[in-house]
Amino acid sequence: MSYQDEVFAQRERLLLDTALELFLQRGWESVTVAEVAAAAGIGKGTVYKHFPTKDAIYARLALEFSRRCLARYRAISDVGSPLVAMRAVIRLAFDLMAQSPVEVQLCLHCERPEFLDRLGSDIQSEFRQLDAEYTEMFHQFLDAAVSHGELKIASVETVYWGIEAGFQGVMSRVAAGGFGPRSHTTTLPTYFDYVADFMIAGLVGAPAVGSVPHIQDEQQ
Amino acid sequence: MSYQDEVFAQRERLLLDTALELFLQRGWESVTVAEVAAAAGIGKGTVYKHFPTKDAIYARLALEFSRRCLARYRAISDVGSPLVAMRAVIRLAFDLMAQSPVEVQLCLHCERPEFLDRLGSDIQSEFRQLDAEYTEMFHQFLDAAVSHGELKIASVETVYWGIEAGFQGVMSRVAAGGFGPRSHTTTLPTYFDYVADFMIAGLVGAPAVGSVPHIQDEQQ
DNA sequence: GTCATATTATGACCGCCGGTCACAAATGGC
DNA sequence: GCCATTTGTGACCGGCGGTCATAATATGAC
Repeated sequence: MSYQDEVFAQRERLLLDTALELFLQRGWESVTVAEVAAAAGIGKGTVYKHFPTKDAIYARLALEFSRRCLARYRAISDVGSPLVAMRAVIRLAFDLMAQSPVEVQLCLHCERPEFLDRLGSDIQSEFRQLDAEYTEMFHQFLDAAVSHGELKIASVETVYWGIEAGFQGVMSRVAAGGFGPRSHTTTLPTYFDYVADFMIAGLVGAPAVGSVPHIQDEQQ
Repeated sequence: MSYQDEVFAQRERLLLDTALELFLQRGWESVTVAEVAAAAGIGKGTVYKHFPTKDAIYARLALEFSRRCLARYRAISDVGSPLVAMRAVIRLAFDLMAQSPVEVQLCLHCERPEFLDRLGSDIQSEFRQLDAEYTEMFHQFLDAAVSHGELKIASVETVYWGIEAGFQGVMSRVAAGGFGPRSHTTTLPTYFDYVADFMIAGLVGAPAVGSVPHIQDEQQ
């Protein structure tokens, strides 16, 4: 029984690796379950003994990537002062994304609520859990930076979402395949530095709230 | 001939409106071409006289939304100083997104290069054109802010991408249906204000480059 | 008004894909 | 070695996007 489980687990890994390999070669959208099964030397029906749905394969790969990244962040999150460490984590995140654009695409695909709703509640809670860990990590950074005197902001919440938005924005850009048809005046690494700097600048300059008067939007 | 063209154009509008209506009711993913045709009281084959592909319908709706937004931005872009106007535009953008999350989802869907590649080159260039107009608008804002003395930055390019990332990030969040399962400590409008303020703070505090030392990433 | 011709609309049809399931193959206890 | 049970399989299904021969309709000469 234990041996059988071993074989089963190995086959699951093989399936995931094969799927990711095919996603890299052709776009992940156009790869079919039958192709993955054939490439792994496995019958199509067997795939469904491991994953209830094709979407579940996407979800597993996205979760694994996201967790792998999180581990990397934690490994370096005690470097220097909170703000320095936070910038290092952000910058590392961008580099990791650039190395695996396909997985970033999968993550964005899996984040969508219509996608999540179709998944089993167990996988849903895995996503929620990971999301909570990310949220907590950045909140800890920000709290530490405040108590360290690096940041002088009224509330961490006012800047957290700016960070999150910048993060998501870079994910979108990487997933979209860099700069596409745009002017190639900028390379990906310098783009990363620009955005990372911008995020830090947004933190440091945060009390700017109110320094620029707000125009109230008067649409219907 | 002119009358026939009129009828044809009206039917196209009807198709687009009906499609969007269905996308709102059920998710846009699960709506089929046959359903749209039936809801519009039109044969399925006729749909393909107007649009070569289902994706082309997505593209048209995304383009229309994007253009409609751009017109709104331009209508208010001369309010106050460059930075004030820019914040107003950003804030209006967020509000418009919140009003039409489905269209934001479509925009994100259509931005993906694998999607664009499948489209006709004419529609591709429409997307490129719009993208260029957005880029130009924000560059003009930034240039004006610099020459107005509101911003003291070495190069507009160093902050542009930070703005763009924040923008994309909010699009992702709105498309993802607000805050989903997260703590509802924040409402959408205050979230918008947080991010808009953060972006302005990132601009104002921009010379912060170098103020926080960078940690070089030493992965493989 | 009528009929021949050109144009436009249609839904039966095709290929393909995700997912199922009756059956085949393999495993393991005796 | 034999049977019971578990595990693997690919033919099959429903439904989708997209096509096309044909039906329906508009056009225009007389």
